[in-house]
Amino acid sequence: MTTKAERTTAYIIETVAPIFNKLGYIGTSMSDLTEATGLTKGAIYGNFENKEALALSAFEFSSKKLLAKLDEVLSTEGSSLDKIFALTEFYRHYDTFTNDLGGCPILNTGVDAQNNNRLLAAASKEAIKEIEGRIALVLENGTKSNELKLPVTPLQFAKQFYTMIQGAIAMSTITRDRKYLVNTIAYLEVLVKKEIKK
Amino acid sequence: MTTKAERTTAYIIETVAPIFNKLGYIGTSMSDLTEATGLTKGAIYGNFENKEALALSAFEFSSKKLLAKLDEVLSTEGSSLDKIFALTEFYRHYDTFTNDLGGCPILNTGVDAQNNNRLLAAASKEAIKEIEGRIALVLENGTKSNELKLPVTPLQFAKQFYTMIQGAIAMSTITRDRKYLVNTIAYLEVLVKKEIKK
DNA sequence: AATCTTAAATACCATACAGTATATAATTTT
DNA sequence: AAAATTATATACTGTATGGTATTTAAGATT
Repeated sequence: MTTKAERTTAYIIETVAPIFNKLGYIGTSMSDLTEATGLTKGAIYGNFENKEALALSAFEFSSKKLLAKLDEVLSTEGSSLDKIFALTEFYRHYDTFTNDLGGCPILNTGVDAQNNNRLLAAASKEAIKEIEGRIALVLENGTKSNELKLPVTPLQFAKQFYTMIQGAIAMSTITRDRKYLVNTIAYLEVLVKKEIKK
Repeated sequence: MTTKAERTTAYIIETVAPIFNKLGYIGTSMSDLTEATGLTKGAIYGNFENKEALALSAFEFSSKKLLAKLDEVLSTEGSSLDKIFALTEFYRHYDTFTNDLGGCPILNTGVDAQNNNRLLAAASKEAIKEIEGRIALVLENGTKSNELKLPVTPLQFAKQFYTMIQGAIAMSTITRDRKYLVNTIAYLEVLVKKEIKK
């Protein structure tokens, strides 16, 4: 069974995560958090050492949620190509998925924390590495099973692939126009069919 | 001749722009600005109505600098293809160009201001539109002169093109690894040669 | 050079900030 | 159920925040 404190800690993290993601580390005040959680500073500081530790836990929560979803998507039954298309399908609607998270945690935290918080900046960098690794693994398996033929190494292709997706995420975030997402994914799907399908 | 006030106003803007770009709108404090400029709050508030107006002027300064550079790059003598390659060459070293600006103003401000400042968010959105328009114009001329053959409209291609670049900027910003920039540009150049060169 | 005008420095607001010591309330454990 | 423990609320730090009224200094005009 979970103790009371563990439950409050979890409750705080999940409530606070989208706020940090939206407003940024410095842009989020403790009063934003007490207001959102309905708890007092005493409660929050009883569960977290300071604002930074809380922000870090919140980011880890969001990025883990994203990674878990990616694992789910990439564990789609079928060929490597099926998995890749499950991935593009996921990212086509990434905006709705990240709505609950307060936007894309990688992009928001990665950019926001860049010059404001070392730990958060490092964490978002690490999250990117994880995602690239997941994609690369699928590509690698596809190559080994003679299903795919890549022009570069799996990791390199994964990086290029994810860079394009992140571009679409950035553009649709900034302009608030999901067409960037839709069109980029459409382009990526054509690319996959043309370039790596054996 | 320029008056004293005009010169200080200009001095404040150019000094302050990279700071806002790095630290974000909320992350930048007035004391950051007095420290950097060597001026007092009295001087700054004498030249700008408030923090928001100053941040907006600072962003306009940075984005204009970027747009002016793009105009310069795209006015390269030669064919439309020459101009496009001048553009890719510029973005290959975009990180050094934006170093003085405190990073990519479009990405930084666009993401930072998204949930913190309406005016800045609108301004970065507008800047994207401007850039896309500039690229589209070159593509359009290339099509009209029968030099290029696009699979989609010039604006649509420009949007896709810039989305990929912005992805590379985002990734290299977050990971502090310029390889994303270099590799994406290399990929784009291949793409241009294959897809739109008639 | 003296006067007028403008610009910048100083000193000050009220408020919001992250964080803490202590008191009170709610859980666990016995 | 009582005692011991733990978790949350309250009340309070000191400092930093954006912004302003006023004083001083610098420029421009005659």
